[in-house]
Amino acid sequence: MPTEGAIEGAAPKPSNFIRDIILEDNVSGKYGGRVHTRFPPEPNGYLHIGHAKSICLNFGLAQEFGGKCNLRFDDTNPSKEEVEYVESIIEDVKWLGFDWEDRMFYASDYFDQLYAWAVQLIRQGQAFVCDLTAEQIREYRGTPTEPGKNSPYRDRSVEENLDLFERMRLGEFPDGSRTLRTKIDMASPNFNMRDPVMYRILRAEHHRTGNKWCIYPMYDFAHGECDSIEGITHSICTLEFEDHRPLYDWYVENLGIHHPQQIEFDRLNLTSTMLSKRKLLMLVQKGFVSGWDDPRMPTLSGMRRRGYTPEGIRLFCSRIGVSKTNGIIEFALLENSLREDLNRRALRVMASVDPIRVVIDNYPDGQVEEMDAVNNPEDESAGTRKVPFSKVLYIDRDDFRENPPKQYFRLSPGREVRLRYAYFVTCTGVVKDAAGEVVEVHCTYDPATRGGNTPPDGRKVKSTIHWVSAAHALDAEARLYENLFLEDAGEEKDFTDTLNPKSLEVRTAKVEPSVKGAAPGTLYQFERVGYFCVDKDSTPDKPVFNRTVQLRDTWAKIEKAQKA
RNA sequence: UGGGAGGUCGUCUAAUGGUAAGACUGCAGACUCUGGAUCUGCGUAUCGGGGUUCGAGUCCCUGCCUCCCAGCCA
Repeated sequence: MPTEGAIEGAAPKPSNFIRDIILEDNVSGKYGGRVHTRFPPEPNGYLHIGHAKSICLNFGLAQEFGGKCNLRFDDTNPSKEEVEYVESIIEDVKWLGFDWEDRMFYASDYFDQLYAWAVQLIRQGQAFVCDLTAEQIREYRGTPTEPGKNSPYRDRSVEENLDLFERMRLGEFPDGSRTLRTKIDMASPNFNMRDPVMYRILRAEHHRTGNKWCIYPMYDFAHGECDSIEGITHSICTLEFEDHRPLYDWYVENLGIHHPQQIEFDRLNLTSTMLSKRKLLMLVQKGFVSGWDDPRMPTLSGMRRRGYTPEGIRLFCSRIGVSKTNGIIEFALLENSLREDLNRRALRVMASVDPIRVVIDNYPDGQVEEMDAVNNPEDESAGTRKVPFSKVLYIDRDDFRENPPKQYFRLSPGREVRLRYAYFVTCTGVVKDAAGEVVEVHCTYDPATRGGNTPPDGRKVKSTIHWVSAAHALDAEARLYENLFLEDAGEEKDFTDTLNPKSLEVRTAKVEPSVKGAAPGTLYQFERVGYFCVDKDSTPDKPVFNRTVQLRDTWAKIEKAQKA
């Protein structure tokens, strides 16, 4: 498991109610001071940022208290689960920086034991085979204000139940024709206690057990039992399972087995981010995104491809805290956490994702100078590099204005700025196309300012802009991302209605030559623009960059305020 | 209108009967060869009403609001 660096160690971790519970349990000796958690994903989709919160919580708690955390696949519904998901989950949890050592399990590992326990409950007169259809079960269940009715099959003898359940397992009955139900209380105000289904008949090939079974346990009957088998002490889950806790407790109590403690916390909600596995699956299936790892997806694989770092995500998870209040975290907090990490580690490079030509008229034709540039001002050990400079350059279109607004400090006719690491240049004119669009900017440079240093006369310049030598620039594809959705969709409407048509914008960028051959996943800061990550679609001829997140842009704020 | 769980700055989290704190966001400024980073400052909160107490965000009563639950999903 990762040791949190200075970034996370700087501030003392705030406590949370789960940590408090564990602390109390350790004092009372409830589990002999043992702390054993688990992360129990269902392999029916890819992990997303919401899961990261749970992973950090479960593994983090174990780590903090010198305990263990298992990875366990909750694979009790073969109709939705696939190995592809298992593999992606393994990769994502590892990538996030956690280690379950030799403790990777599947609920399906315990199917035999679960079956035996079901038989035990039948023998104890606490479970019965029910012939009601799904619809009938629903009718018999009652409503919030009316109690349910007992199933007419509720009083079958133990022998008959044993026989029927055995024959369910043997495949003598069609799918959905019978269930094994727990005999609890049809009048309970908690629906989960109204004779809940334990097993259903379901003929589907299971990704691990194949066709060995045609009956599968329900979540409620499986989860606590799996926790129990693994010796879990604190079974941490999300708030919607609060109503299930009485049933969780009922099973382990009546089975007489180790009783882990279920604790519920608030699931992560993020502004302008959709974290429904069902809807994410739909985006993939209907082709609204290129796949589960589309950089616009809030999946861990998408975020990884986009350039998010495990450290940044872990920092975020430690900042959001854990509680039982149903809130929504501002996306800006995630971005801030990411930038904090990226700022420390990303190599700086000059590039333009919206280039415009600049000609330095008084610079000798054909001359090339190698300018020294710092790779990372936050990390001296990152060293320096040489960047070629020549007569014709590219700068960002946004760094030139023919008619500069108030407080705009960058290049404009008659104004002098610094080209980072190179020279002071003064704009002397522009060339326009037939449409009146500026296509080329002309400048003169001051040789006395080489290296970007302040000239002997001490004159200063209000702005420093970045550039790329046209003759040396690499052509690259830059993929600029915005939110996938334009607004936080209401539950009622078709969420695809609010898809953002501009969530992906592809640009041709000019990038300094030092990035040539960078491996996919390499993180850069394009100075003054944003953080970018080399995408796996890159070819030797044409690198592809994903914009991970923009830099904080004070000027954009000023300009926005001016327009308002 | 049955059951369960919650309501503290704009957002999230702390304060465990004793000065309502931190982070993010916002605004203002300093610094800067990134309008980045960094630094400084400012602002805004205990859902309402009663009560207990020297003292209440915290305890009690009461009202209001929000979320979850009627899958053979998890």
